[in-house]
Amino acid sequence: MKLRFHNSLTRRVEDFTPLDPGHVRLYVCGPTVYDLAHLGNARPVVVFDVLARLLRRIYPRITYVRNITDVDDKINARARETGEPIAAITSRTTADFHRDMAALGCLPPDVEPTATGHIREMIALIERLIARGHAYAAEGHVLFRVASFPDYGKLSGRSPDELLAGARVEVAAYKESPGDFVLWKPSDADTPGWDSPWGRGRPGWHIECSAMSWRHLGESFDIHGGGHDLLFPHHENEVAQSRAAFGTPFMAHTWLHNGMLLVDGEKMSKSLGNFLTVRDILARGPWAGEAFRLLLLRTHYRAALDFSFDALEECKAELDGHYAMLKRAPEPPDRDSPVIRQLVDWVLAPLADDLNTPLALARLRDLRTLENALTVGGSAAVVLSRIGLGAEPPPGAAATAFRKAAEVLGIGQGDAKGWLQGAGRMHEASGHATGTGRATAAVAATNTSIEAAIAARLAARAAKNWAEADRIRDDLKAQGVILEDGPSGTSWRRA
RNA sequence: GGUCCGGUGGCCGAGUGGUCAGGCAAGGGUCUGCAAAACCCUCUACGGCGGUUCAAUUCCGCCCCGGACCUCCA
Repeated sequence: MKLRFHNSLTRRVEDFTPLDPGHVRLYVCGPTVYDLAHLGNARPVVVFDVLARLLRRIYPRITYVRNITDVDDKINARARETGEPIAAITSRTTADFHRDMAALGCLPPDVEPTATGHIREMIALIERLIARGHAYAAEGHVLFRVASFPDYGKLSGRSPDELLAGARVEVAAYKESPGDFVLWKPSDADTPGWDSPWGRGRPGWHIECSAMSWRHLGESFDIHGGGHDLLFPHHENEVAQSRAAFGTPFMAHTWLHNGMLLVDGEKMSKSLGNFLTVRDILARGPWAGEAFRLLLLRTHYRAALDFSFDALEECKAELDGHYAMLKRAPEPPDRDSPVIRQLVDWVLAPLADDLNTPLALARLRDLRTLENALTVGGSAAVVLSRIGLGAEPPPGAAATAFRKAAEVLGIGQGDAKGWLQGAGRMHEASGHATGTGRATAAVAATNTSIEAAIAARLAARAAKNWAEADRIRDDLKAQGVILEDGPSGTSWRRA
């Protein structure tokens, strides 16, 4: 499987060739831990989780590094506002982040370095930059000398002149040039600081990623990912720091940037205050994490994505349909047959083309249609021709392929019956106003009371007492429980 | 103002120089005691104006609209 990616550095889609075919190295900018993750923060985590899963499938070894930024002026500000100790804020927020991302089906990265754990590497890097003439100390600060690095602006497609013209902040007097950015800054007694050759201080924002990627991936590596809003200045500055320090032709070979998540057409961001947290989504019910993951993946990662709760509900309904198919599909005669492998490859092929998750998801739906046609009845001809299969696979084969392919996307891996009958839903949903009525409905009916009602309805049906049978079904429906009569009896699921 | 990315049917969303995306919604049908589910059918779009071409939604130019970035940001 040959991968292609849109490389921000060249602004083109390129074939991906690992620097070391035996070991692919990936770095993604992680969160600054001062507050709960919002929906926009979740997008790169999910997108690059899929990328990491895909890479793992193809290459013998990958190292996925995603940092935790636990020293930052926003954290300091939060501590001053609330009085909570900094260490408490960062450790709690990190734990919250881990739980939220796990709820979205994201696997942990291979290495999750913290900025505070890499102060020594940052200082070493800064000393190296000073020694090479790429940085200078002034009034307790150390600044990167942008003029010393001719390629500055190459990643973000800007010329240094434009950047100066566009600078809209006050220029500090100690800067040689307005575009120079901080590598190290002094800390007062009330601010976290570390001893350094330039006095007690703390790192600037960009240096940590250069230090941590260097430590864990080397001077140059394969892929660097992050939100598109990090392209400038964060990634531009990372490149300048790393390349100037090591004299390398590139920092990361391929730069991937995900598009922004919007709400009402505007970027969701903490500074705008228009954000929903991942917690807000998860509070909708145990289905919400996976539904939100699907929502993120059904838009191509580089495009803007306008979030809405209607779209979230639509994703929930889609997953209901997937799990319903998985629930009724039989075991195939051979779980690793050539046709199953062919179906899996067919679904995943679009991912090789710049991570085209929407097309892969469409093909997953085709697998569902195919399985339904073979197990429930219907014509598989249209889907078979789309896939390029000459003969019908045995029942269960498409469902098995569905599970295997969906694993790379991180969806459809749950227990089908558990999903449909909402195991754990009451507990998860209680205490939250969901606005959908689902939580209340779930509280009203327990699994045993549902089974009892179904038995009563079955008796009524046997006696051809349709009025009573329908009354029971309507009663359950009012409680959010939907009955489905089939050849093998009556099954139920929660709406 | 500068740089960049987009505009696809009621909605979401792939893709392509000429034959199908797909989903949701809607309408019709098969099945069913009635439903639900599943399956079948219907709904044929590519912002505007030029250009290239036998042929443009797809390539080129201009314009309009939306979004991102321009030293807080995923």
